[in-house]
Amino acid sequence: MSTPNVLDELQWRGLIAHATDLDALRSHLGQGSVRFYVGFDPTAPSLHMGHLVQILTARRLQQAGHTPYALVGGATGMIGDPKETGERTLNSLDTVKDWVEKVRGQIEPFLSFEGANAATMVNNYDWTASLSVIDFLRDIGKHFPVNRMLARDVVRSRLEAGISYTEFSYVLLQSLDFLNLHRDHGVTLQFGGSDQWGNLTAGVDLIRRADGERAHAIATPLMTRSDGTKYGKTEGGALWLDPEMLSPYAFHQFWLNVEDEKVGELLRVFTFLRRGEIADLERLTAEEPWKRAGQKALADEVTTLVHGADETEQAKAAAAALFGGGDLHALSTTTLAAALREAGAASVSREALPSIVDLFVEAGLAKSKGEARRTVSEGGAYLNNVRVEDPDHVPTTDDLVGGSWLVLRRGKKHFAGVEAR
RNA sequence: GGCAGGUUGCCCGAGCGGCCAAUGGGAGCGGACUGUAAAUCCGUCGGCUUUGCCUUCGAAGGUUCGAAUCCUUCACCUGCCA
Repeated sequence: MSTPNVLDELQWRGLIAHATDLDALRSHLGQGSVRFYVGFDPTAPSLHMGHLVQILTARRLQQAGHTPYALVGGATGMIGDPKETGERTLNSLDTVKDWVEKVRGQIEPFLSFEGANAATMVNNYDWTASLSVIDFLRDIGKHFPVNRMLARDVVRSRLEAGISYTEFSYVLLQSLDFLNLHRDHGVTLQFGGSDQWGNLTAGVDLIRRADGERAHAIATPLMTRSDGTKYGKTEGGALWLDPEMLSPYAFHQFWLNVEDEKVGELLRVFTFLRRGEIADLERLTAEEPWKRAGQKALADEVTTLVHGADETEQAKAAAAALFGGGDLHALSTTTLAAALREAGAASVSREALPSIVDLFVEAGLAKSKGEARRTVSEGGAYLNNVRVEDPDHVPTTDDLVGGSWLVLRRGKKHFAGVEAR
């Protein structure tokens, strides 16, 4: 799907929070396949929702005929991008190398490595590790006025609390990446999250100062809830893309629970549905919000992109079984067991079934017995969809659904299963 | 280097010898209302073998029947002076 100008598409999807020069960029993108890059620092063993915006944006640009360079920050990950809350803890080389491989593996499925505009994976460790300090300070450092570096928002916010020279220098490395990719591969566009804007423009400046050439930058917006707080948090933490860190079921549930006001925006950013389809879904969400057509489409689309169609079907089936409101005993054992494994399951001995409080802790629905006890006293604890009011209640083998399962629920929407063996 | 002030539970922030596991706000969690939404209201919010016990108020010592609260030393932060 080659659009006349992909920039219009990105703007319509709300993906451009800042850009260096929109008119110049538009004509640049209209003149053929532009080589662009986007970087990911390995700061955790998995990428999350925020990175997904970048990955999908890269895919959109590639689909429009442009050529992606996906960069993993083997070098920048060793240094750490300054953040407002404080100094980062340095990770060991082994850790960073491990995470680089994981991150790389998460990006690759989204891009095409074949054809005229095949994607390329690069690692900035390759050109940074052997760089001499003298060369770095003379060739790169000379182009960075410290007074300008001090004026950046992130740096300024850290001057009181303190910032190490290490983090202060981060922007030089990222700018060097852009310069190198520009020189060696003809890359002329970098994009990243809006919190990266300073780093993006620094790279554009460096290319101009060092080589006298023009480059472009785009910043995508930070995803926020309607109350302004950051998106992408679940009970367990970030919205990780790694199924080991966040089950496809939990991932699917996150999107399904998105607020009505945000459905349209999220559909534009996180799916490849076309304008007409999104317009229909927005209309349905406004007219019949209780049907949550937008949320369902969003959850299915994004989960399929990240985890595949099979996992999506299983997540949906699990949700249907658990939230169906029907009699649990009416479900087939296979369906029930699959649903509970999706939601999270533990196993106990059927010889001595633990009390409801212990079961909640065992199944991960409560962090401590105190919390489990509290949940019971608050009326938020359910066994097989029946509220339990006695924290010392001990289920019997008669309670086992399908012969071996106990269905636990906390509050309205947190399910877990316990298998009695 | 000198003087003054600070360091409290996930975050912000009270407390200034016993009634303190520690006021209040935010986040989180549960309930009501709903649509597995938002808003609102109510409750809850260190751990445990839970009418009690244990571990917390920057760190380590000390005074006292008893300390988050007093004293000493150390670490870090802030302000004023040099």
